[in-house]
Amino acid sequence: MTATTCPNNVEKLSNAKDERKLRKPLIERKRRERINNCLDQLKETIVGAFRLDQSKLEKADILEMTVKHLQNVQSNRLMGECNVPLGVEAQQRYSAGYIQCMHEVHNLLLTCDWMDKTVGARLLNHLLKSLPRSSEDSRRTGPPPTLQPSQTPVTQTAPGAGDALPHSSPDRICSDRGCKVLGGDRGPFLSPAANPQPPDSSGDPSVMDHTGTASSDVWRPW
DNA sequence: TTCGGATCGATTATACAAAC
DNA sequence: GTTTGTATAATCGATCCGAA
Repeated sequence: MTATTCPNNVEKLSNAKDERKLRKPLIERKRRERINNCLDQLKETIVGAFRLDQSKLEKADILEMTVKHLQNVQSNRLMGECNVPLGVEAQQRYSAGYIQCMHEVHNLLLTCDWMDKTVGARLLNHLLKSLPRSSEDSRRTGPPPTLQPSQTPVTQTAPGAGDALPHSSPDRICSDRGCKVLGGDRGPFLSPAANPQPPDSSGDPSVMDHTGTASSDVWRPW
């Protein structure tokens, strides 16, 4: 290396460094674009699977829902191996929606001071008797209980309904709210005091049971 | 071992919505 | 209208890792 070439080399070196310096933001931006593109693809998949409002999903939600979705896929695959008929899940989903409607009716009745409590109890009893139940539940638990006018129906869980759903079905997540899972909040219509059942010990603690009772993770609406 | 590209983590800037 | 909180993008230094 000669004294005359040295400055050129230094210049080339610094140019190369400068070039890298200039290129780095672009590379970094490309990288972020790749990440965001993949997140968008995931979002489309998740929105389709959970039928959620696309505009209300942030990146962390997308990742969370993706994890849930993959867990669902895995569990569904396992259920398929156990020869669970496909109609069962649809039946369970219907039951879950029915129960949620019952709770809504009950909440409405609570706000109607002018309503005769006997009439309200009769209505809820009727709904309870008409509760769609799987044949397996019927065999196991017998007929649904009858409410007395003085009882608070919402504290009662429909028989067989607590385990009526697979713990991580995408449709159930969708029907529960159109909401997402996060720790700390409470379900849409039941307070812990109003629903003193023990937490579901048989399944995934991160999934809420159909009554809206949260275990560790809770669906929050938005 | 050195170099260069890729990636990560921390920090800052910006935009936006909700609460007041 | 202002403040506050949150999400996202951008930037930058540090680190990792494969190729020469």
